[in-house]
Amino acid sequence: MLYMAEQHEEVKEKCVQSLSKNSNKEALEDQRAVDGKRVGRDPDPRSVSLLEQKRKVVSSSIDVPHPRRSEEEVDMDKVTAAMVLTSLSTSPLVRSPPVKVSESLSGSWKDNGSAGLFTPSSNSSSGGYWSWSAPSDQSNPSTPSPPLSADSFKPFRVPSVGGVGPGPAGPDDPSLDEQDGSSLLFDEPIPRKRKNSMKVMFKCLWKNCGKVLSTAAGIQRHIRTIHLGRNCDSDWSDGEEDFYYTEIKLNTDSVADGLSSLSPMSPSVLSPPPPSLLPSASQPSDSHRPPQSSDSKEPLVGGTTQLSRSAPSALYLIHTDHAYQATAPVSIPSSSSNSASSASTSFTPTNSSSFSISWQSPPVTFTGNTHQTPHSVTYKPVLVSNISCFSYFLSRKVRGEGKKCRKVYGMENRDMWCTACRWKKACQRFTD
DNA sequence: CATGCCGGGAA
DNA sequence: TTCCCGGCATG
Repeated sequence: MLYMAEQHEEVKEKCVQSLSKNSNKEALEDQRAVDGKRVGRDPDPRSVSLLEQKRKVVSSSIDVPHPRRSEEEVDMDKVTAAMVLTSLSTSPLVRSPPVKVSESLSGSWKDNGSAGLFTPSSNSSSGGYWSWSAPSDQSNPSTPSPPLSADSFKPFRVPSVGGVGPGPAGPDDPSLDEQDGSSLLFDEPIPRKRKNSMKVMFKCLWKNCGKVLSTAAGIQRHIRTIHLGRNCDSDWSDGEEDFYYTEIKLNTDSVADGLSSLSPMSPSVLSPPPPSLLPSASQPSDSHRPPQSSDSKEPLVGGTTQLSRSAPSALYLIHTDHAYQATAPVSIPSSSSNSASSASTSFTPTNSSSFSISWQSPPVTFTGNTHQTPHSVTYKPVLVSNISCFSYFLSRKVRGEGKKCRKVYGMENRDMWCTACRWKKACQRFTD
């Protein structure tokens, strides 16, 4: 803890950065920002508020709204989902993290790790690697199990990374640890690993329809049947559909980013909340990807249950932004609570209550002054989003209550002050 | 405005 | 290192 104070400044920065990244959109800008930051960073915590606001406004680089959805679409989605999964499994390097496809795939990603693609730099704390690569907790890659939650989270958070962190985290608090590690990465920003993280999707350009599908065929079919009113059963196409959809490239990173930001870090404890976001991770292969697109909206608002399901892998559910805002709180991980549950798919609505509890409690624990008022949903995400932030707030010295030399002895007796006080440093004599 | 201190900088 | 101080944050 003490050292935290010392490094609190760093943490501060980190927080700011991470905060700034909470939005998907920003995720895109992330790298840029990061780069910029490396040169000149924004030390000012005050910016947080701005960032926060900004973040709210932002998001939705891609909308995936679609009111309607036919059964057919559903099927299609299934297919799509399958494809997506396939692709994911194929390129573990990029996807595995965020998606954490499944344990089954664990092998693949594991290999990855072993491959040492991202061997952490020797730099101790600052290892310029992605934490997600898991050097840290995956140190025992051999055992994917524990990680389950941890893993999932990791990948996600990676992107959010932003700062440099004080490496040391209380041994007792792994979450912090992880976080720090990841945060340090700075140097090897996301790009490195994710270069291939682009995912191609097809978005329907039809007015008021933002449907996004992962396959051209799918989108064409969608257009044909939904918009052109053609008989769906026939695959026949005159190619006209081509005019109504566009190919879009999604940066899975960004998505992950957004998610990551949400998902706090406690690896060990993803618990319920994550479900909403990470569920995909926790829920192995079967999570339905496709649906997500359509479901997307619902989740946003609230159905935790729904959320957990749809949100899963929604790689392109970018506007999960809002979603997570709401859910994020849940994700607060720190609490150990039901982390275990993450593994299972079951997040019944009933649990929702438990959720909130779990996530809330943590904050409560720490927040000295942070108000964990239920209504201030917006805050939570923020706080939660980055543990370091927590730590920051926690560690942040808020003017020692106790009187310090200056006050005790007064300016006139300055010579009686402890040296620290004389030097305008933290008082050593009357420590709080 | 008074305090407490961080981040820098000069000696 | 030691000693100071600008300047920010907080109350």
